Amino acid sequence: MLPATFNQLETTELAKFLIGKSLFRKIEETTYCGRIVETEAYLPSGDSACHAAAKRTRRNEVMFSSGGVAYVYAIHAKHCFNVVSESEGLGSAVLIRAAEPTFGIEEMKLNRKTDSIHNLLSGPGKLCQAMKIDISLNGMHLTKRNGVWIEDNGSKVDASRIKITNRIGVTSAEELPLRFVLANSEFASGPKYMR
DNA sequence: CCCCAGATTGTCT
DNA sequence: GACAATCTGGGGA
Repeated sequence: MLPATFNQLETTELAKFLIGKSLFRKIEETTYCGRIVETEAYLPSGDSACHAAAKRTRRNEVMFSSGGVAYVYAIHAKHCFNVVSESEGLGSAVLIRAAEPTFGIEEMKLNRKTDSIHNLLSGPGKLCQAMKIDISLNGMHLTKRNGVWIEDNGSKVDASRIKITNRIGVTSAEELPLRFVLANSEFASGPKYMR
């Protein structure tokens, strides 16, 4: 499991820290797993693209929790999965955008209605559909092997292998270089986006 | 209620 | 590369 202190990292540090970690999801005796290859940081201040930037609402409430819980929201009729960062009351999170499928691959293919391993977890909405992540997981703690959690498999990703680009899809807000991608990963979102 | 933007994706040219 | 489908939450009346 991740150390209990991982949630105390600053948001951009957490976004980089999560690259290479394993995201697990267990539902109805099926376990899914993917190695995270792409994240984005949404900062607690000075970031108009962050859902928590304006004020606390029913949707963004869990973003103000102490870090280490799931923030799941729906957009464009799809779900997105985030890890809440920093300390209580700030309002920030890291969006998990893509992962390399490592376990439960056949079930993910069924959930995504595709045979392509490159089309299972290569986008925030795809990842949630493949792993059956929905709003019911909002607010769940990620440090217990229960429903959804994150583990460190021990293989450390060197900072030099993480590529930084602008965030994707942020339209009516300031664009910032807060997207982190495992360099040259064939499992990142795209292929039109830089890897 | 009603309106509409949006941290997306699939399809078509 | 362009564009429409899809739907929930937030804000205004």
